[in-house]
Amino acid sequence: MNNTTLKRISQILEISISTVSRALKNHPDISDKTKLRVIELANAMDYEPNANAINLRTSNSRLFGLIVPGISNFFYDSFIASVEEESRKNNYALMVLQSGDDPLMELNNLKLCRQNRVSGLFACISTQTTNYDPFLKLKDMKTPVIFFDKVPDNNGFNKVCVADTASANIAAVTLARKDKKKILAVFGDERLLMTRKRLEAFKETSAKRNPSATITYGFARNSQDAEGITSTYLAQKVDAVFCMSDEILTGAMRAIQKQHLRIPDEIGVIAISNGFIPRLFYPEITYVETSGHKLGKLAFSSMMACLAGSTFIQELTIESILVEGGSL
Amino acid sequence: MNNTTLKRISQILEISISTVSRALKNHPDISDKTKLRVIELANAMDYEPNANAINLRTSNSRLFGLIVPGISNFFYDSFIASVEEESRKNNYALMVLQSGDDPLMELNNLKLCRQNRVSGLFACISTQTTNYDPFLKLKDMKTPVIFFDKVPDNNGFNKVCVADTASANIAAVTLARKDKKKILAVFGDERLLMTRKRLEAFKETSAKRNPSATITYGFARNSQDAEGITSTYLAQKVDAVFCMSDEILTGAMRAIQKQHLRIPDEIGVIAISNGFIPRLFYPEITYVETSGHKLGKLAFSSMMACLAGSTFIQELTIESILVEGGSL
DNA sequence: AAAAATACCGCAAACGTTTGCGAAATTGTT
DNA sequence: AACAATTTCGCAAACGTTTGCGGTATTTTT
Repeated sequence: MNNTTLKRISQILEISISTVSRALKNHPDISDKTKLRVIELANAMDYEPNANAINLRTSNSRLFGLIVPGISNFFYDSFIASVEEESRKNNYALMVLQSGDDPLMELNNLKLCRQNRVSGLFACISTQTTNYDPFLKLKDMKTPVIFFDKVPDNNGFNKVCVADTASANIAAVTLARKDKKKILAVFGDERLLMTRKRLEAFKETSAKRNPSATITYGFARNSQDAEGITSTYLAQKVDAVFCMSDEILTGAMRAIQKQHLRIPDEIGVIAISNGFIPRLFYPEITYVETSGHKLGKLAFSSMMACLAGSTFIQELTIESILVEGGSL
Repeated sequence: MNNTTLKRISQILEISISTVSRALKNHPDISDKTKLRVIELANAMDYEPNANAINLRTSNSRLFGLIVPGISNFFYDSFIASVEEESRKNNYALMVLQSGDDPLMELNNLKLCRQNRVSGLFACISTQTTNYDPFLKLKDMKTPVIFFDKVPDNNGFNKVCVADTASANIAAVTLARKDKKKILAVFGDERLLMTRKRLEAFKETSAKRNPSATITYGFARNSQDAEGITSTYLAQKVDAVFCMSDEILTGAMRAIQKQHLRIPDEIGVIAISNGFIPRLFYPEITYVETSGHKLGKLAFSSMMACLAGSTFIQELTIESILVEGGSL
């Protein structure tokens, strides 16, 4: 522990603690002469204010909590990176907690956040979370909670999401535009609101804009699943495959490569992705961008708005854009 | 902020603060009857101890700091995930800070760690860090510092690393075993100790075990660089390409796919990697494993040893194993 | 030169805990 | 019934800050 405190400095300089405190904060009550003496000694003694004492006294931790299923993830890592960067720029620290997609762990993490009196919480709920009371408790304590990506169904929460509907629409429209008629569409876990939204939009838009197409739907809980599903349906002469997420895409690509299908001649590929995986291949995979980075910035600004006193509950989304690779 | 405190509970129950405190800690001095009353009320009032007050009083923050160039990274994300998991299991929280590979930001982050009185620090230094005094200050304050991945040259620090020498050796030996004679070896930033170690080992072992091979060396500062370098040298009929890291590998793979070279028939590929990227392709890329996950666990146990009082300075490495894909 | 204004600084309480020590109440021992 | 031992609890200080308020010096005003 750092042993130099205000008290120590005050004793050496034979002045009061309050004077030292004020001198270091450039308070007008203190003369330039003493300010100088204090600052000099403080530097020499490597003084660092004790954040815990400050937080206790001011009840402002300048610490954000962030709960996420897992850090090591195509999307979340860049989201976290973005939030961390913004936090740091605004003099906040970030406490990152993983739930492992386990509601119990999520509860534990929430408790930790409360104990640390976080100034705000960024939360991505687990697949099976249904009870939002613990989150409400935080809100009752005037601690803003910004949900991101995987968010509660109900209203009354601040949420930031990728535009599920819009991005699925774009994908469907693009497939229609490229005249794909036999499509395999692979989605994620159906329990997720995100999945249901993307599925519904994709279906609806395809029906409208690509009525003559026959679409096969698959649901995968992970990358392996996706590979299996893709392998199976690839046999029956598919035009193109749509992947709802990066995780799905990795599985689908493995299947495609295994069967030595040439992209885009023999099969087209389109995904919803943050762009990292698509660029790993040649031709690059065409994707509808969902940037974790952008989402992070949005979440952060939403947090700042809340902290500034806005009680307006909003559900924000980032716009989706099509990034054309050569895979369609 | 959570408004229920020990004082509040004590007032309602008309007992002293100390009794409440002890009751909640199951202290033997307190009767079962009062314990019950206290615990019940505490639960009803959603009491959560104020971590700041506890830290202040006990000067033990149960918070680790982690400084890393960037979270969004092939390797670091899994390292962080691993450290976070272990920390949580041991009732520590983790404060994650990005330096952006900028020494100045690194300093700022260090300051934050000191202000928050972290119980320990995991640090991956920036490429250009040469002054380790700020880290020494932490050590002087009896705060353990565990360097990981990118570590200082000098001795006297606790370090955990992937086995640079061993992994490069394995790669070189494997290339020899597969009888590759015209090799392109792409490395990263030469300023990094890691790069120099891998380079040296690769050179030396290749000379011994594969003396008849001609090896071209390339140095890339990023993925794009790697793609460029690979493209250039691919023209002159190369047997195989060795990639020092995942970042290099992604660039190299783009070049290879662009030129429509078939792996492994027309070109062999081997990399040092944590395994995620290699498995994205088919055939899967053969790689020498450097697991961020394992390294995280090692770093954590090293931290725990330090906290338990071990003053023994050690430089640990995780073993390297060859994971054969079909790319050689 | 007295009064008023200003510059500079210290006192003390408060934030929410933990913990050594002592005290009162209860029980057990002869 | 007197004493000792035990159970159960409260007092108060401490951790390192911040901050309202009041108090001396010093300077300015009249």
